[in-house]
Amino acid sequence: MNLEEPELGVSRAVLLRRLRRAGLRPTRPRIELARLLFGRGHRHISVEQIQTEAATSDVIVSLATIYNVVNRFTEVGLLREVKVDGARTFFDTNTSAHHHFYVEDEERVIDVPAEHLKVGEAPPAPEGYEVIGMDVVVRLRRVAPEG
Amino acid sequence: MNLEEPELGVSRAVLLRRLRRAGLRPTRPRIELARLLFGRGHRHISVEQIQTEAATSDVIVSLATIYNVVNRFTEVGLLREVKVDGARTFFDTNTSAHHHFYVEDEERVIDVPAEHLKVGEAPPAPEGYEVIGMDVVVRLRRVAPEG
DNA sequence: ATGCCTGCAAAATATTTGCATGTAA
DNA sequence: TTACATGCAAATATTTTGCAGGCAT
Repeated sequence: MNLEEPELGVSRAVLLRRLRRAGLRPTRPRIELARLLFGRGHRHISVEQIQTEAATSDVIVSLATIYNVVNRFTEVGLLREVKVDGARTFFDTNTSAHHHFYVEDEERVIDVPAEHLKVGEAPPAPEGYEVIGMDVVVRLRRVAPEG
Repeated sequence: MNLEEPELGVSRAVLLRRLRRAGLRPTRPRIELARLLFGRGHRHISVEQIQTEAATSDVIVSLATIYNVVNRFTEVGLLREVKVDGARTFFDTNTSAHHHFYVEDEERVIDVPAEHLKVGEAPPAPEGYEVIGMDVVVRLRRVAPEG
């Protein structure tokens, strides 16, 4: 029935290995959420969206568990947290260094294409501090909607 | 008693003018909060901090009003919202284009010094969108605390 | 006078936590 | 078997909202 879903069929074994390599016990919720998250290329997703997708895909997990899982995944480097908004948090399955567009009215995150990644390096940290990361979020608005 | 507070003495008239120019009615809460926010140079401050300072300075305002005021100030360009954290929101009294350091463990925001502001321009927006702003937040950690 | 503003409490939202139960190693 | 994970509900935290009364123009 899901023949048109390219990578959702990542084998269970692959997911198990990936979780184990990250030092995580491959439990049912983790495996099923990993399939949702990593089964179809890079994604930007909120907990709310994960919850909806899980429900749609007959993946039974509590909200608290989704939070536990994505937070754990983030700790071990399987996900990257993207802070774009005071409210909702997004998680990015692409953990490599790159920047983001954020479409305000759609609450949607998009990657800045690699060609434009030249957005400089982090400025030198003040004395006594070290840089642990840089978040660049370019906020977008849909242009003049005909109205 | 407060002889060592350089600009806190911004005259009420100046504050009134500033609010009026921004199209805001100069009410007591707005005037008093404006004095806290703009009376001593550039600041990065959270609502919680404003609340504390207000209490300390005998400025009586409800929490809801603080939110109303900073949100209104932000709308009219008197403040700039800085989104550094999924949780708390910070407001910057320096509304010109510049970037920020965020010290994670201290929940503190610092300006990136002007010399290092070369952190590039925003990448071109995708078709159909326009750039409305760019937030660059460099996350810092205090370096190896002797322990 | 009129409309915008304030204060309070309650609501809405997002995320975390405590604890009993379940399960991977 | 033992430590770690899950599920549920309640707790926490932040911000917004509804509404009655107040104040600037």
